[in-house]
Amino acid sequence: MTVATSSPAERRRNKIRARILSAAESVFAREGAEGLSIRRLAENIDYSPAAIYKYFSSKDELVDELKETFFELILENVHLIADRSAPFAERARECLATYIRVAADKPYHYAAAFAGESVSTGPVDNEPGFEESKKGQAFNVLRNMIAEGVEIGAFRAEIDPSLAAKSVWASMHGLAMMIAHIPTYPALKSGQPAMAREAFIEFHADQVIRGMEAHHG
Amino acid sequence: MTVATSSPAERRRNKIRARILSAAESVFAREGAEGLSIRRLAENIDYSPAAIYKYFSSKDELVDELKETFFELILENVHLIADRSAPFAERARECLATYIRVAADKPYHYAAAFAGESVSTGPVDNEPGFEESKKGQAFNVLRNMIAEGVEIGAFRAEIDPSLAAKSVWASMHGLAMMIAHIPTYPALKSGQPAMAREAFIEFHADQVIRGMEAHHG
DNA sequence: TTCAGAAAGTAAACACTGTTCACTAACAAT
DNA sequence: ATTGTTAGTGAACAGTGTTTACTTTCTGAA
Repeated sequence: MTVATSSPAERRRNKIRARILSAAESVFAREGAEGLSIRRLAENIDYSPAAIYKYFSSKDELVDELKETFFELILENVHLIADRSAPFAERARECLATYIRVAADKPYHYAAAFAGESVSTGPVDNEPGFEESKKGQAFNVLRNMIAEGVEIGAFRAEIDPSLAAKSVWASMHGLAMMIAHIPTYPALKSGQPAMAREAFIEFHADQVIRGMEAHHG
Repeated sequence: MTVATSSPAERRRNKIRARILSAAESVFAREGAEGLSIRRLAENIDYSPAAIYKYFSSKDELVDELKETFFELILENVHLIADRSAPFAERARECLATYIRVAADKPYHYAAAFAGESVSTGPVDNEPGFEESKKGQAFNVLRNMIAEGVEIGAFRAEIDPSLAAKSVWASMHGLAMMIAHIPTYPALKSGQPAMAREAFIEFHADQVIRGMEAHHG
């Protein structure tokens, strides 16, 4: 895909663009958007600050590209689970848990992906472009999974998959944000934080799915 | 409470402090932390920028005070519902919904209250000081409610109220953040956004509570 | 191969930001 | 009346994102 459409000059340009993004990524992952300054970035790659504006029209645009790439990563990981042939309940729970795990791994990326408002956040919901965006695709994976659950009778029949997907996403988003903003979350007593977090993620995902389950009795 | 402990000079000082906070509040509510600059604030109240530093040691400290006051507001509103003598299920659902409604009313406050990291966020979980903070008190209200639900058999017996409270809070936090960052959330089709939002809040709260419910039969 | 034009890169400046410092003016208490 | 604390200020420091005018470098066509 997109093969021959690259002159030598174009390829050189793309390489430099990638170099900027790569340098930006490593700073951003460690210190977030506030820690990433154009001047620092320029120094890192031995360019003048103004040079960066030949490749990105603004810092926001640059950061937006990092965010999009990050959401691509989330989507990939979730897809890996969603496409597995495992029991529905388990598959669903692991999809949600995976979403959190990737977010927890790059807290600054996750927080930034939702922090910006207006345009920088990217298309939302059924605005034009949402379906094509990585966020939109992630939403669809979730909605389809819920629809499947309703079909096979695991979830309550009256559940609207689109509506429920938003609710479920909000719930997972909440935990992801908590973890992103508070390094020690859920900060249980003083045991191994990593294990406590894993257990908590599983509990939370389980809880969210329980909210949709049908009770045939 | 705190009556006679005020000399004329002290009272004057407190009045000016309050004036600064009030001016800051109105800008912050409309434009958030980024829109609130010390210079703009100083101009609003006819002082030099440096003067503000005689009352607040930093912008963060000033904003922290706005956040704490905001969380006081959330707590008040939630308490109003929690102390009502209504059926448990309804009471629980309305507490959660109220949390969202107050957050939705002051999106910048809500987002900021969780956005800052390290010290500015305030005490978290069982760190010293958490119990006394407004956030800690809100958490306790939630945990007690869940404990009550377990006691009367509405919620599953194996539920740990402290753990579940964190999960429930995360779920509500997620929706609050979504609404705070995306003005049109949940952006259903193109109907009245306010009504769609109200319905969605109820659905979400209901969903979260269902996750804890016991199923006798 | 030459030459016009586009693109790459830069130094310097603009308009901001939070914050600090040295200083003056006012007021409180001895 | 004098001392010392406090309120308040203008100017500066060290940053920020961004723009402008300028030079250099490279590319594509005559």
